[in-house]
Amino acid sequence: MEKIAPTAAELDILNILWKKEPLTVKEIHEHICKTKDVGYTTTLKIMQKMNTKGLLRREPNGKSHLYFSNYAKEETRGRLLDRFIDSAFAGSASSLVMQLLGNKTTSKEELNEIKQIIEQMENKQP
Amino acid sequence: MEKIAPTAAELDILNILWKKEPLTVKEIHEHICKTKDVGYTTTLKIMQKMNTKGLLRREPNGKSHLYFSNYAKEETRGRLLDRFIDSAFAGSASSLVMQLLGNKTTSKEELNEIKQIIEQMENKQP
DNA sequence: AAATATATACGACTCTTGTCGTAATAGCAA
DNA sequence: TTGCTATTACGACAAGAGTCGTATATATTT
Repeated sequence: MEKIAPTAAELDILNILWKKEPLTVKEIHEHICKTKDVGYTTTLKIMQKMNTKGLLRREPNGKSHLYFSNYAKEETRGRLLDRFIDSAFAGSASSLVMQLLGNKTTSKEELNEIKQIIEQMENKQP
Repeated sequence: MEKIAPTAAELDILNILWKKEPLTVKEIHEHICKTKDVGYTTTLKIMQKMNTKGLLRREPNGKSHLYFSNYAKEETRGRLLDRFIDSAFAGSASSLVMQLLGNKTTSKEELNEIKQIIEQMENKQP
């Protein structure tokens, strides 16, 4: 199979695309440069590479292109998460959760959401 | 402050060191090459760079060196986790947990451990 | 049709990571 | 002391990521 391990810059683009698809390079770049000072051709080039790699596909649209993500958000994130747990948490998912719950930078809102998710799971299979 | 964002190869070394400290390059390398086919000088070089970067420190020990990790496991993992959530999960820790709980590759043992962790937290602050 | 603006294509360059070969050094053994 | 071996030090290299400048092509406007 494939590897599907997008880099940080590629994930910036994918996260935008997963919210609203398809988008042009221009539209993506307008999002990106809100938080990051980067040139238009940089975004373009990365998206072209992602297309070549198979991370994205595209369709002509007038004088520009519309880009679509080629892999579902869950699939990609799942794979990244596996890899991350292996390398950063020596393969222990529960260590990651402990870290997350003890992490001062995780907001209370996030913690509450997480608890709710767990409770829902408990209720589904008691 | 510092960045402290070890790479994959650096984390392989840190994960070994965090279990038992200090260790020599030789000892680390013996662990590493159980799972990865890599030359001795590669491990050495990475550890030397980590020392220069400040990720590790070392002490002379006979004709070799003893290496110590310079940052606590939790601190490093916390920082990596923050960064990972930002880039791979668009900043949403709860999305990560959902992904983790729905992930087919997460073992039942891990899932049970995670549930127990949650339950313990619930009991501490009801 | 020509000029202008917009988008893409392409190539180049820097930095970092991971890799290793080879050289130098230091301790031990004969 | 001389030679052997283990360890470190150093330099080099390929691959990939991210960056951008400039050239080409395409569409729109005048």
